[in-house]
Amino acid sequence: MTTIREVSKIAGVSVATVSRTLSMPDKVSLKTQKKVQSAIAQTNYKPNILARNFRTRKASTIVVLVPDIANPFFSRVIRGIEQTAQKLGYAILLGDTQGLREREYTYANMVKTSQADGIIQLDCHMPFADEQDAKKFPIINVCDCMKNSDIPTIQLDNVAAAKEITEHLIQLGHQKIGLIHGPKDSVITKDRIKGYSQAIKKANLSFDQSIIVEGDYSVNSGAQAAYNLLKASALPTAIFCFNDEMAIGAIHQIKEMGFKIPEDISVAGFDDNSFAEYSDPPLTTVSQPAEDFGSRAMSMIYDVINDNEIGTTNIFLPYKLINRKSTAAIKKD
Amino acid sequence: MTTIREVSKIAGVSVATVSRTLSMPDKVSLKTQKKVQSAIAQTNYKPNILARNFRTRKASTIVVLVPDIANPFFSRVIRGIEQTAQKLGYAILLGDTQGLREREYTYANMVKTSQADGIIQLDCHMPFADEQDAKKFPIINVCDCMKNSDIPTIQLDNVAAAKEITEHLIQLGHQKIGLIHGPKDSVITKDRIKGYSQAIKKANLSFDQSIIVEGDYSVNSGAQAAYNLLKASALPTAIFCFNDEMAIGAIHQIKEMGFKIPEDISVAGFDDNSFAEYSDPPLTTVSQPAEDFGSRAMSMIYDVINDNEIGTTNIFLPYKLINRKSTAAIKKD
DNA sequence: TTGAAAGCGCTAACAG
DNA sequence: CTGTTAGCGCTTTCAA
Repeated sequence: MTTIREVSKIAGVSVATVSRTLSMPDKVSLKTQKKVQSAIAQTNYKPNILARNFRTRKASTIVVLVPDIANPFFSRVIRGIEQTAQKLGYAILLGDTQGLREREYTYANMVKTSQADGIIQLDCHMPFADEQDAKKFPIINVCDCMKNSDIPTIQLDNVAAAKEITEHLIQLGHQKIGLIHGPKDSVITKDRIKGYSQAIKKANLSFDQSIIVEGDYSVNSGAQAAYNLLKASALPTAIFCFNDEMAIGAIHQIKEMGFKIPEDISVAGFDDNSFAEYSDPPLTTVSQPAEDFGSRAMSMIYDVINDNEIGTTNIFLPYKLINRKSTAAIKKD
Repeated sequence: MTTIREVSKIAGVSVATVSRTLSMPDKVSLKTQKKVQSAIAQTNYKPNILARNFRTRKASTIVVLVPDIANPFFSRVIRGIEQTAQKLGYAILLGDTQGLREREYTYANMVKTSQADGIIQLDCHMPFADEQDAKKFPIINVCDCMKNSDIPTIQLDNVAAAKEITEHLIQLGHQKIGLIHGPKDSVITKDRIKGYSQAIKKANLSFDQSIIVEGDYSVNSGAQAAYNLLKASALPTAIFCFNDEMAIGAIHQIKEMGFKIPEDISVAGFDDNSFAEYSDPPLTTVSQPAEDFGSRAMSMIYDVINDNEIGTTNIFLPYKLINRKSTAAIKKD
């Protein structure tokens, strides 16, 4: 492997000049630059970035902690992160944690060992065993965000969004609105349930725990949850699912059990994934700017890293209710 | 930041001993180990991995080149890569290339600059401008693989799989089988078209270019392609789509235009994604072991890196035809 | 089993 | 504008 030293010898300059030609060419005379460039071309020299990173104490790398890379919503967020990272000269270390704390710690450790400059956490956990570490290392929280932490945050107003979609259902005349929610310990889940409750309460409807079931965001779990919901005694006339995957699973199961959508049961989702529009019937849902989440998160961690200002910033990104055919006014009996 | 030097002073040993305690404890007496461990705990020392990697000339990092991270099939492959990487002590640098050569080169450059030890390429391009580089740097090709290259490969027998699904359609009595294929320059596309042709030819059916259209693997493009197919004069009685996303888009569009599936038109997909089973009707498709692809690819690149044996190995993973309700025997008129 | 010392390839004062 | 030089924090001979 060619090193900077060999290039310097061939070019007849010092290593410092080669280094400068590479990172601050404006401080090197054009004539010298040419000599260096020629030596570089001649030797096919590639700077050892590992050495550079070590020397400059910057890994130029960000760890992204994602609960499940196979979830299309998260993939889109990551795509946004990656695009902005590339523009800013950062690389992305992917940490698929599967929601396991242990793996979060392992990956978060990379920032302690200088392998990464910062962390973007897509889940609502503190990825450090020691909470104090969150103040020492650049970290930002996006999508499913912790409450009451000082970590900068980019998120949706999930309470408001869930409230709005529930109200949409209530306006259509639904009084028994079932819920297929996500994992109970997620802040997103809690917030959306809160928004749902607020709408229910505001409309003087009763909050019925028996038509609220849990899923895991998979299509599969949506179908299973719908089955449980429809087997029970108190049949809902509408079901709000916390993502489109579960909604599509639910729709399948509901039709399977002989109900019509939206005539018998309305179904709403969340995310507006690429299938929502093509589901049968097309899915009423809430769209979120997934790529923007990622892009903003990356910009923010960049600022945190480079200004060392680990402040508390909370950004809310807009959502939009997408009204399609899977929800309709309740049937008059 | 604490360094190895400070730890060594506190423990009253040399830096070499601290280093050994960390990476080859069996070469250090238990008594000394205890002293060192205590000093480490006391100072909250974290070794600078950047320095270690630099010194040992190993980044312990693999670049993964993926055309589109938001494609669930690729996400699954990446999940497989990541899981095995973690077991082997490697981290994953994510390179979402969007199919752009330029971005492939940028990321592939990381292996030239010692930032990564190897490359896993999910697309059928050589990510180096200079073909010779493929012999110099560890690289393996998975999923959509180049032909006639010496790069080790893990793939599906796409010719056979496409042939099998086409024959399934032919056995059901279909004689005019449309195709919604992927991007033309992809080897996967070429192979599947080849398998399709083989089946067509074998059954003495005519190969009709007018019922073969291109999509880009998105749900959207599937719907658009189906529209074009059904607007044309020669209506196919079956359509084979090169992934499930396009199949689901096509199904939507076909129903929209008043045809029944599978009564009027049969539709088959590829991948067996998580929606296939819940589509209406449930999708006949080909399942592939996505996570296995990733896992095997990671194991293979590990071997290549550590043995320096950059040989030509080609592995084929099994597929399986999943027969659901979107395909059926052709209607007798 | 341990320590001393060299040095990985690069950047960044500092001096000229 | 350019060169000299001193390390960054770690691993790894080599010798004890």
